[in-house]
Amino acid sequence: MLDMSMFRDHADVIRADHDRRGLSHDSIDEVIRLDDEWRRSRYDADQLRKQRNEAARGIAEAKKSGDESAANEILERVTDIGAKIDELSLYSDECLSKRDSLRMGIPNILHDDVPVGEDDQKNTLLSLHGEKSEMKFEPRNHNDLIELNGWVDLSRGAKVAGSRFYFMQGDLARLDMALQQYGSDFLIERGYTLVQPPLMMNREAYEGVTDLSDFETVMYGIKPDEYYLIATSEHPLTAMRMDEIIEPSELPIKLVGVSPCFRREVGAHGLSDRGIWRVHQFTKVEQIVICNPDESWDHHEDLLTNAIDLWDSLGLHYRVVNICTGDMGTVASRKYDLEAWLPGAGSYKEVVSCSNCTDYQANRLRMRYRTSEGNSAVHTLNSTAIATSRALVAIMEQYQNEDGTVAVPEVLRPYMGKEILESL
RNA sequence: GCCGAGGUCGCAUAGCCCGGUAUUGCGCGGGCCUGGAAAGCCCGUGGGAUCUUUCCCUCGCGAGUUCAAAUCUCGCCCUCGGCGCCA
Repeated sequence: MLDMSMFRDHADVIRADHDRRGLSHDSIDEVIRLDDEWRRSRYDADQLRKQRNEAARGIAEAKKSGDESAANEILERVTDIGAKIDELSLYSDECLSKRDSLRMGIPNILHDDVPVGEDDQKNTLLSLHGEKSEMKFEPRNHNDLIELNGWVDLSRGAKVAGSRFYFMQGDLARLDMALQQYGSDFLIERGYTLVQPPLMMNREAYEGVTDLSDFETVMYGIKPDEYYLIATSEHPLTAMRMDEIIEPSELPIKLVGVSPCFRREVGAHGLSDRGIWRVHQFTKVEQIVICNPDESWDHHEDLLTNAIDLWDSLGLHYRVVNICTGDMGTVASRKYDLEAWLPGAGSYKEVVSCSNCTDYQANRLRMRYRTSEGNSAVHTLNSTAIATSRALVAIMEQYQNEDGTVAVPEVLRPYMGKEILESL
């Protein structure tokens, strides 16, 4: 959520941002109008409250000195003031809540270097890492590999839960655990604190970290309790300091979260999504930074560097892209993706997403740090380290052999105790 | 789940019984003092509006009673202690 001062003093910046995104200015104008209306009615109500408080003080004074008639006289003058205040307050509260629910839907201001474009076709290539391995055979896609080796039981997953649920078993399940262990060790080594978050969050905390439309398309709601299963540990880890004022000496806060992630994936269909590429539940190792606003762009580069070093160490071929305006979403100001090469699919596909959300989440979460000029919003950043299901797909497709076996990446062998994954 | 005690400004604390301007300490920031510092002293330290001077809101959340609620009443949430259940 953008700070109100942006709308009052720099509305031109928001308008220019909407132009880059191809959005109309209607909701900006409406926020400004409602703000104006709120301030006006709020001021009027405050003046009435002032009268009421003065009268209340007068009554207290009169009663203290035993002058009942003076007290009654004041009382008579202000009998209907309460009703007037209620009426005005109701209106101003309405303006305020309309203003803010509209404001929640207005996206973050994009960084200047975000390329303009309608969809992911316009994302720009930043760098290439590793090399396409020479395969003297027709590479299988991961869906064929899991079937051939018996590592994933999709049909029984569908039976006991639903489509896109699965049982992962044998050496692939072990490799999943090895990736979690390796990924978190890698970041602990770099000064991140390992955190296991709650896997459900309440509505208020959740609204602080995500786009409202995600409640319909992404998150599972838990009834009868008003809980939501987390779609990523980014959400609880970022919301962790909600409603807090953080001492500057505590910054930057660097966390590595490991958790299952739950996603409804409403509207996602198609052949390209077979197997475990797009599923309702997977495990993810996530990096989080909460920092001073002056440092967030440096931390953004650091998060990307961590992801790059980690994926390089796995010996995988991938590319880094700069996400364009149309592919950006509401919360991030700038986002890099890592896209791994999938020989079986013959394409690069998203495995890591690295975002600087600037003060957008912090404003919603009322998450501030102390400065000599008062309290001001921190910046929040997040980046995938390893989403295990997708890393597994990349490993299976890039490390596959002609006979359908799959080699274990060098750095994971100590965790696995073997060089080749065994089939079931 | 049951019983009991609690939730007050960054932290700690007073006020609640008996309704009438949110107390004090610590921490932090600024100033005075000093060759410099410590100590000491003074001011500031939740959010918002504003005609720049003042005002309004804020005592876990919500509703009610009242001219007036941190204070009284009701409901809910959370924390701590005890009991029960339990990996």
